Amino acid sequence: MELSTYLPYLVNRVGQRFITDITPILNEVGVDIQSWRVLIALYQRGGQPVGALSELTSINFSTLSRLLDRMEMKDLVDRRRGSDARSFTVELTEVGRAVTEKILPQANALEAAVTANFSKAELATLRQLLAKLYAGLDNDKRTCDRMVG
Amino acid sequence: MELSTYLPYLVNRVGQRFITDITPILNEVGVDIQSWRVLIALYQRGGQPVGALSELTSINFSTLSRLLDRMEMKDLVDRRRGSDARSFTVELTEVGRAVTEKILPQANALEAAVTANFSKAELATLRQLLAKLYAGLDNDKRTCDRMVG
DNA sequence: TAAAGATATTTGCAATTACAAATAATTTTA
DNA sequence: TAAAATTATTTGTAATTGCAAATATCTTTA
Repeated sequence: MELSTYLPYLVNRVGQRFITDITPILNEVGVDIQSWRVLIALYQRGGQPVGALSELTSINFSTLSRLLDRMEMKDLVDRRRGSDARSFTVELTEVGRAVTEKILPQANALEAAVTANFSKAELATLRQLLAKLYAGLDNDKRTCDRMVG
Repeated sequence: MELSTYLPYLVNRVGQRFITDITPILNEVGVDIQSWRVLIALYQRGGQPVGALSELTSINFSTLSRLLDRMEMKDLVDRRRGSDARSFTVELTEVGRAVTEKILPQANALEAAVTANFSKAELATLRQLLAKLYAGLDNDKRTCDRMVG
């Protein structure tokens, strides 16, 4: 195994760099990276129960619960009881939507800059392969669960 | 912008899943994900000053400094002064090497399982595109630095 | 060659994080 | 239909995190 071809290494490095690059943009409006993940997820997919939002953002359950407390205090989101009274539906507030729409063009510009020397085909391939990789991880997870359970 | 095609989203999701999947393997030998990053980096690249190791693992400087304290207490690594007395060279101990070699086959098996339905060509393409993406982020970073500085 | 400036790393501190246990509400089972 | 099992979320707690300031060592400059 060579470090520079090890997929978790390659992915982590790119992921961390995305964070480093977007952070100053987020700081300008007083938002952190985790909150940003929640904001785009809700903006794109609409109100979600906490569990679904955790899945969607890859943020740990209890971490998310407390993150939502903070976001609620800043009036970025609100929680309202769902039809099933165990679950809450988390939604963007007006403020949350406005903040998201303020960040979004800059985030898009960043992605455009980063992928400037990618062809359309390359970009499509990259996205497709990342999705396939995720699916493979999913299979693997199920395999593990079967072995344990 | 659609969430499921947003690169930071795709990358973060895969990265988090890698962490989730390797964690139980690491727990068996009492190692956490950040320590594992340090272990493979040192195993593959040999002794490094803290700064270079931070770059190599994408772990924040001060976080790494304290992580190394803990790893040193567990006798996984040691720090010795470099030729330049400001810097320390961090190296694997015998124990560190042994632990790494214990984890490595399982990590390899995991990667093999995850990429089972990738062709050789697809894998090569994925690695190459991730490297190219990182390079793009690098360019972008330099652009930002220029704008600020 | 002493002072000023750079470089490498550590530490103070306040905040975030994740595991596991607790709470709250619903569904199943006997 | 009451007890047991399941599902959704929160909270206790101890540990990790990252920013900014501090320390410690070199390097340059006047």
